Amino acid sequence: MKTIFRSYEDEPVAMARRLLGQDLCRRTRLGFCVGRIVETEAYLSEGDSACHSAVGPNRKNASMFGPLGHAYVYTIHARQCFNVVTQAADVGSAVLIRALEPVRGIELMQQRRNTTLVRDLCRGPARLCESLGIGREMDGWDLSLGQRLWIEVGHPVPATEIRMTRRIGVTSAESLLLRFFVNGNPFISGTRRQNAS
DNA sequence: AAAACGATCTACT
DNA sequence: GTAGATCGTTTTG
Repeated sequence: MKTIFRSYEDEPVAMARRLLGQDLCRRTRLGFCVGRIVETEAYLSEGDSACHSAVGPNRKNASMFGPLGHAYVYTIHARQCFNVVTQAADVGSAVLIRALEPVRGIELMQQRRNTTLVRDLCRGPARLCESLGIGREMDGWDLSLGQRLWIEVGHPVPATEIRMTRRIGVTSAESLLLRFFVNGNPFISGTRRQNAS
C-alpha cells in the first residue's frame, strides 16, 4: 500500500495541509468506497480549549492520545466525526476530516445516506462518516494497516489552491480554528446549494 | 433522574 | 439566515 506519510510524527497543521487531495478509503462487507479529502481542520493540543484533548485523557478521547496515525472517531449531535491522530502518543492533537469529494462507491454512499445528491454525500464531517460507514467501532483503528479504513495517495493539491480559515475565540476565549480546504472545490462545506444528482 | 450541551445537519423562509 | 432534530455524555439537583 502506498501512503503519503513519511512519518505520522507531524504537527497537525502540516498534516492538515498534506491530507488535502489524498484518498480516504473504506472497505466493508457492503463494498468499497473512496473519497478525496478536500477540507480538513487542525486541532492543536496546546492553546486550544476547543480541542477535545484539552480536558486531558478520558474514556471518550482516549484514542486521541493513543498511537499516532490511528483514527479518532467522536460522537456529536447523534453523529460521528472522523479524525487522524497526529504527533506522538500522549500529545493529543488531531486533524478533523471535514469534507470529501466522492470518488468510488457512490452508489453505496447514496444508499447509506439515503439521498442521490452527490454533493451532499460527504460535505461535512458527519455526512462523510455516514457515507463511508464509519462508526465509533472504528475509534482507535490503525490507518497504516491498509484495511477497512486507510488513506492512499490521491491527486496532490498545489499550494496555491489551498486556502486557510483562521479564527480565534469562536466558541470560547482560547479556542483556535484552523481550517484548510481546496479553493473552489464544490464539495467543501459552507458553499451554497447546487444542482441535484 | 432530569437537564444541558455539542468539532452537526436538514428543512424551511 | 435560523429553528428544530438528534442522542450519548456530562452536569446538576
